[in-house]
Amino acid sequence: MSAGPLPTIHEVARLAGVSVATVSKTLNRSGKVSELLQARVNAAARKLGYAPHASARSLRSGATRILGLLVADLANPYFLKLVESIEWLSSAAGYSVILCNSAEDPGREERHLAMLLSQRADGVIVIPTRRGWSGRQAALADLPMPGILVDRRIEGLDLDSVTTDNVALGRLAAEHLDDLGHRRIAVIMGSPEHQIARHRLDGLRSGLASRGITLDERLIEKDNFSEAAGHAAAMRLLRHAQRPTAIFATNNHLSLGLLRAIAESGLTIPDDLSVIAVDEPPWAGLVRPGMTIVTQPSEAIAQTTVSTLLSRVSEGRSGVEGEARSIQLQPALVVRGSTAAVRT
Amino acid sequence: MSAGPLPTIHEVARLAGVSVATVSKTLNRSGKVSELLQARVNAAARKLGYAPHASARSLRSGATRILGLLVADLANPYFLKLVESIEWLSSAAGYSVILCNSAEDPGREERHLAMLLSQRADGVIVIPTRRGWSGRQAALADLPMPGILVDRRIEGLDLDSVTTDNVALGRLAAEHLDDLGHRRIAVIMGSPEHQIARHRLDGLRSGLASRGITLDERLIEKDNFSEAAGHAAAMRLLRHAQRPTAIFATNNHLSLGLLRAIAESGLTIPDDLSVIAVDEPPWAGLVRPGMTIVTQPSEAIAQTTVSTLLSRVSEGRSGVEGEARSIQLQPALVVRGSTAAVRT
DNA sequence: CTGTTAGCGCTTTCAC
DNA sequence: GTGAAAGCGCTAACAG
Repeated sequence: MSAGPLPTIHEVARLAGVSVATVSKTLNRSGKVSELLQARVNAAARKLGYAPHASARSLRSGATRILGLLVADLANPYFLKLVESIEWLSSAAGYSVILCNSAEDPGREERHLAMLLSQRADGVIVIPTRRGWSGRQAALADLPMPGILVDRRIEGLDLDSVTTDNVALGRLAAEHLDDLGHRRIAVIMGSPEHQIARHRLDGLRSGLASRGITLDERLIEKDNFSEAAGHAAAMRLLRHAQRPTAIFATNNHLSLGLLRAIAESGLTIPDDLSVIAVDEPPWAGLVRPGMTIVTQPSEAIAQTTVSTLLSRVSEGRSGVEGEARSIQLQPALVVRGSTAAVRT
Repeated sequence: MSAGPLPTIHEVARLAGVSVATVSKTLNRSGKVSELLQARVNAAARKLGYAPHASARSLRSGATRILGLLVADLANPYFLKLVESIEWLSSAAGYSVILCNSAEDPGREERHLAMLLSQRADGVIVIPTRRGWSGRQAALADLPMPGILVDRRIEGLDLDSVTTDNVALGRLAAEHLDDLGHRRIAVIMGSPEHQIARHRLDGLRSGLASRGITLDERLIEKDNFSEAAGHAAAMRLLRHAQRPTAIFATNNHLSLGLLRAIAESGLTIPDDLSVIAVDEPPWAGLVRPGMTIVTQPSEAIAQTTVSTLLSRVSEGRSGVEGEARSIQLQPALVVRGSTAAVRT
């Protein structure tokens, strides 16, 4: 908050006694410049505290080295982990990240997308909001820059995407619970309209079915994905005439609500009931004797996302309708103490 | 990922049958343009899907409408809340946010700062890393755009800042614990070199002193601020010959470690000991019967930060050494069940 | 190797 | 009210 206007490439050139072209070539390591002049240019640039003007550079070169990251819900620890990894990887690759939180609001999402377009981000990473996409797919499909969907897909939109195999995730939970002998299995699934929730439930159901077990449809709690909804659903389940022996909560908010309900009810995990959740939130360590979870490979998802997007970026607009890649990564089961063999 | 090059202002002008100047004036509501032409311009712009090129605009106008947000530790729920609020407020004010996570690494922080300078962000919000600032204050002081420090101050740096009154915070905890009759009070303070930790401890100590109580220095656990450190410190305290009757953990990571240690030890809150923490992490609801906390006013801090910064931005470079404002906001005590009267 | 020069797309005087 | 024209700082041909 002190110095006047910033030095431009011209002042560096003057101080170094060379032309602006030489400065540009030196600083960008493009074209040939003699050692001597390079040294003089670098010295001059350092002395003046020269920082190239990104806007000017972008205007001329057509690339901003900015990535847009549009997140449906920053408050979800799983998405936060994704954001951290993506920011890390992008910055390692020389890209800055404009972070936008749509907070599950399609209106905000749309405005943010327009802004990223104006900024001419080189690529856009989107964890889309759950609702509001019907009829709005064009907003993404018509984007002039490469875009990629993470975690959630949008029906009817042909765009690169990186997601977890959510059917496999449900199946993993099913097999684990069956191995422990559970039969009265409840699910807090969130909204039945949401694809991911459906896939996880389908996986659970089919996993159980392949072991000859039928999921009791009355033990499937449907509502939204909030912590409050998870808590309410859990309360209903815990008061059931025949309380379930195991509960599967399909996302972080829901499982937090579930755990709170159990704590309030004074029940003990896993003696009174088993709990299996998705993802590893920071508070997993508070559950004694440890949370059994099905994890999504967030690290790998972030890596795949960034590298896929950046490869599209360097392909240039050329990817001429090269059909969309949709990559699915596999979840893993982590068995800890919150699930136990059912009481006989 | 379909259309070719984006339309420029010239194509809008041609389609509307006006000059580029008229388009610019219309779209920016600057200067006078007749209703008729405005309508034609807007129609043409919509038809072409015109989105002004932010780089070109910035280059010309000298403002980017971008704010840099440099965060020391995204994984801390308190900072995350700050980030969410800041992003929200900024975008409401028409600014985009470039998010940078330094992850407590001064090297990353420095590179990010250089990048924000190159991007010519209109202003920079910094939650600085804990270490590595000695001798590097110039990096911030010499920034050509307004900057503001949040949550943490940097010694010897005269820059706007918005922080919590951490001495008051410690005092709040002291008074509450004294009211409940606690005398053997332990503190998990984090690093003693860190100003915030010292202030909170000082507040606790002086708050107790003013009630005639002396803080037992042997019950002050010093280390770093990680969850692991919190856990280890808690374990030492719980094994103490005379176990403390209350423990004060001074940040989110530390209190998570503390709670985990208590859970593992099979102790009950608040029967076996009282716990008071800082901030409200998402998992606070898991602690029965509720967590007693001292909260920082994150909402107000975010608001003050953004409005102070934006007012500096509009002042222009003019603020000519207008001395730095350092704003302190007051914490609040929220009493719930994790603290109780000491057993007599 | 090095320098000159023509814009990138936009805003902003300044004439009309 | 409206338009013509001059750059903002930089890169990329192109000449030397």
